Amino acid sequence: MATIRDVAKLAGVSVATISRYLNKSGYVNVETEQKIKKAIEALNYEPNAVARGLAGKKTNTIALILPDISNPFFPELARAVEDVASMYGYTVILCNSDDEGVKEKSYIEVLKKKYIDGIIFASNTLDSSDVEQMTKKGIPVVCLDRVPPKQSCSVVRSKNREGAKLAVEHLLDMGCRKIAHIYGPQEFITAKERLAGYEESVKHLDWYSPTFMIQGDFRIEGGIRATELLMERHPDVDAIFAGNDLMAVGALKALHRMGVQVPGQVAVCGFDGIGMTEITQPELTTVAQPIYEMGALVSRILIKKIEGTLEADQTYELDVALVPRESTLRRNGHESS
Amino acid sequence: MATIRDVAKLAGVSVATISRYLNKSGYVNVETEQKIKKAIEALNYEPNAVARGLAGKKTNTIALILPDISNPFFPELARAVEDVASMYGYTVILCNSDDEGVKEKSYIEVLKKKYIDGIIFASNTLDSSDVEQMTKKGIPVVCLDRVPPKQSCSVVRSKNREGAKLAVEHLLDMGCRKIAHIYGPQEFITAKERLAGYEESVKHLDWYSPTFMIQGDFRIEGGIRATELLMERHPDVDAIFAGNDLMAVGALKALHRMGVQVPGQVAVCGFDGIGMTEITQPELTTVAQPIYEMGALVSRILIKKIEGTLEADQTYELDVALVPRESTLRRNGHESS
DNA sequence: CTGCTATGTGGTACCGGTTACACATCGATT
DNA sequence: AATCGATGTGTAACCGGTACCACATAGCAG
Repeated sequence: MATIRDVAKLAGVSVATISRYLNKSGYVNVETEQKIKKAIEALNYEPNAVARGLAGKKTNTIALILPDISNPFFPELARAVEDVASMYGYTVILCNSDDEGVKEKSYIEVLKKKYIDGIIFASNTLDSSDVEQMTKKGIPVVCLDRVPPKQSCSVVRSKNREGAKLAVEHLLDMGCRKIAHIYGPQEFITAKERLAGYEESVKHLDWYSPTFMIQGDFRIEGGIRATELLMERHPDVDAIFAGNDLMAVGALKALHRMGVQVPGQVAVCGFDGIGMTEITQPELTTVAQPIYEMGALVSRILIKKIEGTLEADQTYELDVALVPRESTLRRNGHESS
Repeated sequence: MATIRDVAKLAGVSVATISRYLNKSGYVNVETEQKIKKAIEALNYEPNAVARGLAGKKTNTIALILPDISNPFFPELARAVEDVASMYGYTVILCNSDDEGVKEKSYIEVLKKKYIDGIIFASNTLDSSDVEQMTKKGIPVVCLDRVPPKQSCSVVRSKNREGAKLAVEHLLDMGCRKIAHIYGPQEFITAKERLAGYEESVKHLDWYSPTFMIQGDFRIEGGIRATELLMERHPDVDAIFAGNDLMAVGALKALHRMGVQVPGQVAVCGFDGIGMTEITQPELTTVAQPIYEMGALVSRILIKKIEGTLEADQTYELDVALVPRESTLRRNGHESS
């Protein structure tokens, strides 16, 4: 591997000139430029990224910290982040935190030592003090979903409350009269907001009762258990709005086992819009977040922040969209309201 | 951030001693050790990974190059790779190649400049000359599935041919008599081997005909199209063995649309063992690869290779296991043979 | 007493870039 | 003619580690 000094020698100029040429910083005579070009070509020279990193404290590397890449929500997000990053010449380090603060912090330590340029957090554990510390130390941070109290970083999220309302409205539209909600762990702000949206939409209805709200764990298993509990408690429920798609899948499974027809007896609606919703039977109606766009946006924002072209930190709330599918299709649609 | 020179000054020793202490290379007096410890503590010193990288050409970073993290096969693999890597103090860079040679090569260029310690290839595009070049330049490589002709690196794969046979046997066991196969793109060695296993298992049967083999694209859409074509060509087929789970899901969808009962009229079996197979209706029988184990193993091998504790390059062929589920459950099971 | 090995430490070149600063040239301005 | 800004280039310190080599001391074998 040729070094910048080799190039300098061959081109008959100093390393400073080569460096200026490479970074387009400072003046370089056109003729000199030609000589340098030739030398670089001849030596097949490629600047060493690590040396650059050491000298300039910039590594063109960002980190993506998420709970678990095996969770079907994240691969698409990660893909988007990586796509955008690589487009801008950045490389992505993947970190699975399992939503454990300890792991997160230890990743952060390692990443700092590696002069990472910035971090994307798609994690719920992170407390605002961490974010603040990062920001203070000059490491740009962008968060997904989670808003650290003291808006010390940009955030990308989607309209969970509105989404929940969309779901409930849709179910009402389809003629459902008793709509239950399986909500996610309340440490997750998304779960909280979706629950709030649901409650807001149904609290004025005559059948409303807190017993229609059951806690799940944002996973299939929890969706199953919650549905079993729910159907025992309220056999007359005719719709389930799950706080995320995985729990909706669980609901589907549980109902199928119980011999309950979907959507005939009970309609089911999820939230997130992960790919799985298209392969269930029946296909699952869901409130889709623009997952890829969220990833692309968060990545773009981080890079802007790194490169100093971001005016100010901001919270971006992306629109969600109801994707009606079989699981909420009722022959008596549009009968109500 | 404190540097090693700050520590040296405070401890009253030279940087060389600090370095020796940190790396446990060479002698350090116990008392000196104490002083150094104290100084490090006081300054909250953490050695700089980039500087280390530059000096030692070792960055404790590996790269995982795969076609697309959104493909449901890979998240679990990536998770395993990252788990093991982080256990050994390595960080993982994620690269999506889309199976395009150009992208792969450009990633490799970037990674080399970053002094990456090693690469895991879970990609099919890579030709052996690339691998050889890598190896020649001293960058350890481990491959998944794909065996570069001149065994210039370790490989982890699973028993595709045997798996295909397991699938066919199982279908025969369940009383199926005409078993079709939807095979994947033949550039993929896995697809080739599974097809070969299928052919070997059925070629001696009286109904055997090449028309029972249809090409798919390893994705849901291709599974759908292949199934449509197949059912038109052979309405009497009573089992479909798909070359991977995604195509099996496609088959399920297509059959459902056509009103064909699964498993009543046609049984369906996939290959891979991705999570999706548990949420289809009916749940999908599949030949499961030990995905997590494969990722963990490939990661472990790479790290061994990096650290020089790998004796010799080798090909590891992991066992697959038939996971029988509803999609192949026939009431007349065990009637045949 | 000499020589050898084990222990312990420091000086400094080196990894391969970036960049502040000094210096030189030259046409334009006053 | 003196001054100034734009252009162009080189020297060398610096980023923060690693590691080779020199050197010192001490115990022990011959």
